[in-house]
Amino acid sequence: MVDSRLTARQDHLLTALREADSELSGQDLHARLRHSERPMGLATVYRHLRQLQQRGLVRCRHLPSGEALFAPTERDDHHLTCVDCGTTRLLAHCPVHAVELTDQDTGGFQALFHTLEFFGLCPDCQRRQGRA
Amino acid sequence: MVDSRLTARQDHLLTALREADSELSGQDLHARLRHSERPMGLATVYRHLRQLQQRGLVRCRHLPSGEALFAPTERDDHHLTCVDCGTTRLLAHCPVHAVELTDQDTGGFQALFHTLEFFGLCPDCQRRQGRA
DNA sequence: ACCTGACTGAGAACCATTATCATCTCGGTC
DNA sequence: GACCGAGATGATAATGGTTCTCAGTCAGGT
Repeated sequence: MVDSRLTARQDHLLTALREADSELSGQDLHARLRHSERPMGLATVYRHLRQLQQRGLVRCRHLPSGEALFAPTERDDHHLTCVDCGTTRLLAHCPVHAVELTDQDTGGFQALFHTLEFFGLCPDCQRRQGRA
Repeated sequence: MVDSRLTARQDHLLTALREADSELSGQDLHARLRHSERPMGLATVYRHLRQLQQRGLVRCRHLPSGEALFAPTERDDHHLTCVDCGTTRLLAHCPVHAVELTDQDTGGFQALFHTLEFFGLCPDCQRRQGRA
């Protein structure tokens, strides 16, 4: 195992993410920290996000638009995303009570986190397509 | 509902995807069709991939590298991906027997497909980090 | 003070994806 | 058969999030 302590900057970033009411993109985080007592360059934000992810402290998911959204792993949220307009809706409760991998599945991998995402068409886009 | 028939080109694309032994990126598909009897421009590949996705015929997932991989939805595969090197490993069997959403969850969305992905550290990267 | 190694960030580079727009295709119509 | 219009197509440019580069900074040890 690598050194398990976080640097001050990493901790700062993780705290910002935990205090946010929702997932944030790398750009969001950069903008948020921009005016804090200790700004953080974009490159550093992404560097630390990856390191936090490798420690299993942060998870990320990708929107259809391509941007990545980050959240602390202890927050076990799942989403339903529209494949047309990209709207995402937070599910009220996790549809899988416990997701576990067998040793045979992991095959030596050290499992850190998972993402479960649903995709569909939102009411607006269904209507719009029905019209077209 | 929109017209449920596929155009010849869309069908061509979907067939290529179904015949592939694994997921393919947009670039992969373009390269594959490049030398077929009927090449398809990159723009058209992406256009049709999105349309197929909106019909629920194709699903896509994003690698940490940012590239999107496409697969037919009837293939119900899940993966374990290394957050460091990006290696992905196909799980032998689905760890969730049935994933269902309640009406309350969907809230008017027309659910099309889902993705369940696991992330961790592969044996090689664990070793490499231990050394570093 | 000096050295070393890790950390940082501005800006450039990268690259998958998307937008543009002129061209092509193919019905239906006269 | 010529014509027309709507949709489909693809070469190319543009976009934009993410990563890379590299010179500057900092901290700790000597």
